[in-house]
Amino acid sequence: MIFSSKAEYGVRLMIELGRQSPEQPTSLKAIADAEGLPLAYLEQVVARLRKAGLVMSARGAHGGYWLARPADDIAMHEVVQALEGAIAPMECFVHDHTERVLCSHEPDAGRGCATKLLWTRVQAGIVRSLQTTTLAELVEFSHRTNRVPATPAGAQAPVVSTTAVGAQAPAA
Amino acid sequence: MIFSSKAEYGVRLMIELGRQSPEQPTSLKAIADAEGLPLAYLEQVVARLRKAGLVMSARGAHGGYWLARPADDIAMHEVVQALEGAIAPMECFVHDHTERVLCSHEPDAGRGCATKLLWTRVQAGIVRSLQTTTLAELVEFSHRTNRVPATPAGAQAPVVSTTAVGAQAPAA
DNA sequence: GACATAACCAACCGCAGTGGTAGGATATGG
DNA sequence: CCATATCCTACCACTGCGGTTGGTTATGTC
Repeated sequence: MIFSSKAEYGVRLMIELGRQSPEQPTSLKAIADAEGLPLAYLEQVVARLRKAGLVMSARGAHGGYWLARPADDIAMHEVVQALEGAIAPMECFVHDHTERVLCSHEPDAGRGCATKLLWTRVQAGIVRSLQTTTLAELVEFSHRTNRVPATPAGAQAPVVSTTAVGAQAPAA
Repeated sequence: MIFSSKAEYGVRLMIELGRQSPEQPTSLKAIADAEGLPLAYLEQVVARLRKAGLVMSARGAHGGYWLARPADDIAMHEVVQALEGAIAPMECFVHDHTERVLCSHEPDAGRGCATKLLWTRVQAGIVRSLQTTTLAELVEFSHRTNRVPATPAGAQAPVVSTTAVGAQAPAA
């Protein structure tokens, strides 16, 4: 797995906040109830978003959270990074020195180590996809799809899921 | 961390095999010594590559491993998938049904869930970067950067990368 | 001022996966 | 027969993840 549930919960939380008007704060409990997530755990998640300056908060009765900036000014890269830390495909990307034999990568950005060239490309692919998606986009998407369709949505689209990427090698 | 050390070790192993001539098999021990990796653990790693049909093997004395196909015909996506399993940004991508409350994603390829839209894009970014990189590219890269001066004249290099491999075999 | 609400904070804990070891069984060349 | 080397299974210490517990502060309302 690439991202932990912190990212899933945190992104959902941000989308929820994006759906609300920024005038009045939304309590965590409301979000936890709406999404069916454990409140106490959400507290830890939202703490990361707050420390990253992505949401603001008000304590006390009728307190809660709201977006620090308009949703179309928030790239998902910021959100995911606040929740998961820096995007590192491989161990040596986070401690790129002082590491044991696992990694002989030199801190020269891909030169000198063929595997680091690969991981650098992977990282770039991830970051680009996260940079080019804004929170507003996801909020707008959730508006379209969350309205209960009275019309019978054509259940099976011709474009089938891409979730199974290729064939699974490890069989029996 | 996105990828575990299995991926790092496995990719290095594949690069090593790509550097060798495919006529004669290379023993795991030679690779383990060259890269400074635990032999017993490498066995588990290479087993995955073998089961995926990426390398072939010969048992017994003078046995070893070699690439099943030419290096320019092996996309790194195949290698990484054999080592790490399917690329799944989020839990629900691997068990996209029968899952608990964590994920309310419906199996409809991104429709109905804004977060899944995001994860699908991330997955696509990763897969694209892995698909467009071939093993031959990494092998060629390692040739350029790992080129050890054939003349031992100025052989005073203090800490030459531990990835200095094949050139270190005049003893045989 | 009491009280409910709700953000904030710091431990703690079970569980599963990672990284690696141990010890062998099997096949092959000399 | 023996050294080499693949192949296979079980085992284990450690870490991080997902989550809970139990508070403390701060703030609106009655």
